[in-house]
Amino acid sequence: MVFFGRFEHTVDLKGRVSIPSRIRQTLSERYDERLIITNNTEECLDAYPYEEWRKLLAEAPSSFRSERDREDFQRFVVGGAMECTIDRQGRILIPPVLREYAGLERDVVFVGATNKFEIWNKAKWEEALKAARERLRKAKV
Amino acid sequence: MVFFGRFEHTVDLKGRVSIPSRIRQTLSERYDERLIITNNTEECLDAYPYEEWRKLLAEAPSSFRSERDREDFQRFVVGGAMECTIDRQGRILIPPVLREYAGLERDVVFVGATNKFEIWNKAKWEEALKAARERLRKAKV
DNA sequence: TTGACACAGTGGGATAAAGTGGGATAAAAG
DNA sequence: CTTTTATCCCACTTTATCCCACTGTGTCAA
Repeated sequence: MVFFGRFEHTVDLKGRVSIPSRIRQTLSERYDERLIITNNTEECLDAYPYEEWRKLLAEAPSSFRSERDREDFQRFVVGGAMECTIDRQGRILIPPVLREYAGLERDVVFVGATNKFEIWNKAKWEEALKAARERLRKAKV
Repeated sequence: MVFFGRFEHTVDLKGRVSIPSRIRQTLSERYDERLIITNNTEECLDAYPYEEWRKLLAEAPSSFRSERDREDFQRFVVGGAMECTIDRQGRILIPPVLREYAGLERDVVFVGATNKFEIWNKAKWEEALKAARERLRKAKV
């Protein structure tokens, strides 16, 4: 397991946000400084170390079952992807289009997810977590 | 059986709590010092020795019946997981996001559960215990 | 019975690290 | 050429971590 854990941070007026230090540590130990950020279908953002992004691009085509799938992936995932660099304070500037897509205004949540991490608007995250919890509880019965 | 028993402790103003010495003993005899703490769907926390956590991650995928299951597990369990180190006083600092999720303010209960142990808000624990007792009694009829 | 000791749990100060805000400069866009 | 946006750097605040100390309980021997 690589990325895990949950961290609450805030986006400042310039659109910058600190990457949690645990995540930065993982990045510097196992990857290089390049970070690719793109849309996730759940109204949040996915952040991939460059190496994981490369793997995703290589493996994705095998799951396409139609030309439509391929096109959707191209437009939504590839088209949404931006490379972000981490500054000396450990922050990234989230590109306006992505910030807007995920509704990142002030309170955001970083969520580790193995080979990537997600960036959520806090309110949206809380809903998603609650929904996930309820589905998991029901599955126990 | 590895972890068992129930222990009542208190969280201090800095969010720290002592690990019961019986549990610490078990940890030092059978595992290493790494402890992974994460969300449990019952509004409490699960604490796994690293080795047990690793097994959980390896075995979980076999129970996924959909991409949704996998995502819920990722977000709820992996996304909630934090590695905590035990300090020289035998305490851990429970990360704020987890403390908040489980409502851990002052009185907490540690409950041994074989390959992991749970950490509960005391009031919630008492309710859960009562509910468990009633279900067990009904099951006899 | 009682005092010495060991150990578990708790509280709090000092220091280090992480996160945040804002001004100054550089680059890009209109 | 002006205005906006991005980048760099400094400074402040908050949080985490380390270390020391106090308290209560149980054990053992005098």
